[in-house]
Formats: sequence, C-alpha cells, structure tokens
Amino acid sequence: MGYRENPRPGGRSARVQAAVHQSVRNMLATMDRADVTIPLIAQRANVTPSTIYRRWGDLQELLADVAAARLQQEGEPATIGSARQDLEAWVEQYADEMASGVGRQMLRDILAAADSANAEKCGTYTRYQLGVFIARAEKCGEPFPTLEELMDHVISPIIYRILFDCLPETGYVPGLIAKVMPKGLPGA
Amino acid sequence: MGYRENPRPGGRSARVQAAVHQSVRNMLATMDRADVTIPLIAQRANVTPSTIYRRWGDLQELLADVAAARLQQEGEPATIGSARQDLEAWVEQYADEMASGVGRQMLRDILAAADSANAEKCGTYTRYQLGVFIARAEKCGEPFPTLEELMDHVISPIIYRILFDCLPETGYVPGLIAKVMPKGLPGA
DNA sequence: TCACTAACGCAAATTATTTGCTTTTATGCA
DNA sequence: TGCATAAAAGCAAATAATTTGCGTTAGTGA
Repeated sequence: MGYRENPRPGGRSARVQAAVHQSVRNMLATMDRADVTIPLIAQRANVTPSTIYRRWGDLQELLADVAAARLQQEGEPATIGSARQDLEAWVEQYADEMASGVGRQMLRDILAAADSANAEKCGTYTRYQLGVFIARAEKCGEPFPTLEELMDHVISPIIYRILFDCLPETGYVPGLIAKVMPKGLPGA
Repeated sequence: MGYRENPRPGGRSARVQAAVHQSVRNMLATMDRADVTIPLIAQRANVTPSTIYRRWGDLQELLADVAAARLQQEGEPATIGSARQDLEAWVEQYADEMASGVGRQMLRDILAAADSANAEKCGTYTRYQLGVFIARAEKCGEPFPTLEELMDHVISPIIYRILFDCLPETGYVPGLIAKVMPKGLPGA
C-alpha cells in the first residue's frame, strides 16, 4: 500500500478505504472472481481507478488487504466451559470458516500478494487468539499445550489441508487437539 | 490451462510449452518478478502473446504451471542409512528448498492460481516421496510414522511457517520428526 | 500421401494500467 | 476562526496488456 498509515493533512484515506473495501466485499459475494477488476471496483466505490492503483498497487494487494481485514473481525473466543472445550469449539469454527469457499479464497488472496505483510498479520492474529486460551488455562491451573504446539500441530495441518486441497474429514479437529494435550488427565 | 493434455492433430504444444517454460524460468532467475509479463515472456520464447493467453489463461496460471513442474524435478530420496535417517535428510533438504527465495515464490505462485490443480499435484508429489520411506521402513521392519502423521505433523508445520513468515530455526526439522516417531526404540 | 483438426500467428478491438498535472480537503498553527 | 500546507484524490492522455476473429501451419491417423 503506497500511502501512509496515519492520516495527515489532506488525508481522505479513511473514507476512500472504507468505500473500496466495501465495494470489494460486495463484488466478491455476488459475482465471479474473474470479473472483479479495479476499474469496476472503482466505479462502484465512486472513486477513480488511479486512486486505487496509487494506493494499493494492484488487484492482488487490494484483495489481500481486504481479506486480512476480514480475518481480524472474527469474534473473540467464547467462554463456555474449560479452556480445552472452548479451544476445541474455536478451532472447529476456525477450520470451518477457512475451509469454506470464501475462507479459502481469502487465504489464497493473502498468500498471492507480493507483499507478505498481510500473511504475517494473519499468523499474528491467530497466535493472539490462541494466546487467550493459554492464558485462561494457566490462570485456572488447567494443563494446556504451548503456543508453538498449537500452531505447529493444530493450525498448520488444518491450513495445509485447505490450501493443498485434501480436505479434512469430520472429527479431524478433535483428534489434532487430543494429540497435543498434555497427558495426565483424560478426555474433556 | 486451456488446451488438451495429450497431443492431437495439429499440436505443436510440446515445443511451445518447453520454450515458454524455459523463458519463464530464465526471467524469474534474472529479473524482478514485477517485470515478468506475458508479452515479454512470449517475445523471448518466440511465440505470440495470444498463444500464451489461450493456453494458460493468465500469468498466474502460467507461473503456477512452471512452479509445479519444477517441484516434480526434485531428486529421488537417497538411501544412505536407516529409513529414519534418510527421511530426516530428505525433509531437511525439502525445508531448505521451500524456505529459499525461489521455493517460497513457487509455493505462492502455485497457491495464487485460480485453478487448484497444481496445488493438489504438489501435495500428491510430497506424499509420494514420503511413501517411499514408509515402504522401505516397512520392508525392514523399522517402526515408522504413518503418511498422515508425516503430512500433518512434519510437512504442514514447515509449509505453514514458510508461507506465513515465521521462519523455523535450525534444529526444527529433527524435532518435528522425533515427535511423530513411534515410541519403543530410542534415537536414530 | 492425404484429410483432418488442434494449436499457432497476426492484427484489430477492447480493456487495464501508468503518469503528469490540477484540484480537493483534513490538519496544525496563528 | 481562518490560513498555509501537503497528502490524497480527480482527470485525461499515453501506454501496455488482454481478448478475439480469422487465416495458416503442422502433427496424427487412415
């Protein structure tokens, strides 16, 4: 993205960004992805194409930016039962969202961009979410996997399968989690 | 890719494909990726741009095709020591190649393409390679992880880290392998 | 060798991207 | 509040990429 992060004199950036993002989301939801072009996005967002080109560079960067923004809006994890139960529910939902058509496409958009900043953001955000569970487990004295274990052995396999098209069967997520849980106390 | 797989009357496809692939590889090796365009590739391969457009559709598909072809040229695994030792050596090399600049870019090219056929191929090929080790271990009665375990807990974490930019430190690969090795006999 | 047809080349038409210049507008300061 | 400032947006011309229709070429099978 070519422009500065925080608004300065003359910055109408926030308004324009919102309009463009919205326009992209609408178009991705309603039409074939191959027909989503910058001139069309611009027209629907009531801006000029050159504004988009100067700000985002190309379509891939823009799509990556929109996708990353969406991922960050996923809800905070719920607090229903034990940290393990809540983790299981959260990961299950995470896997479903990522494996869905739009989720998959978001992942690909993020990875396709030349700038890897959004990919990093994506991983950072996931780690943050998992950190919430870990902190809660620690507070309760509940045995729990480390962040690295969760990233390497729960999140990674899920994402790999989604990206490389070997979709996980049902019951896959609980199996992964059971595998990284520290031994000592049984079941949920 | 728009054309048929096996040559039919009128097909000069093999020659053209070789020239185009070569041209792409040369360009990726020598110039900035942003300057790699279809008209330029066509010129260096001595074909018309429309030939490339009709055959591959767009630049992303072409890059994905070239990347997938490269991945398949990785050498057969060596037979030096035990299946575990050889697996370790192979995975270490696999991780290095994928984490390198070109390897990373190949992965992204493959995932960026609208058509996921190349992504599937990529996974299939990795599984095939791992299958070689498994078969050898089985023949020798050496305890060994299953294919699923290797994909989920060795390959997936490596690829995830490469794609999402949290690069593995040295000693990472042996740790992953140790983790999936069946218990019962120690070390290598 | 010949007929057949998939794949290629060519060029015109369309569409996307880049760029120089002008205009707008949020901000900080007087 | 109003003015000076500069970042971001608009506009339009120039350039570059993509699509497409149609004629040509060259493997293949009979």
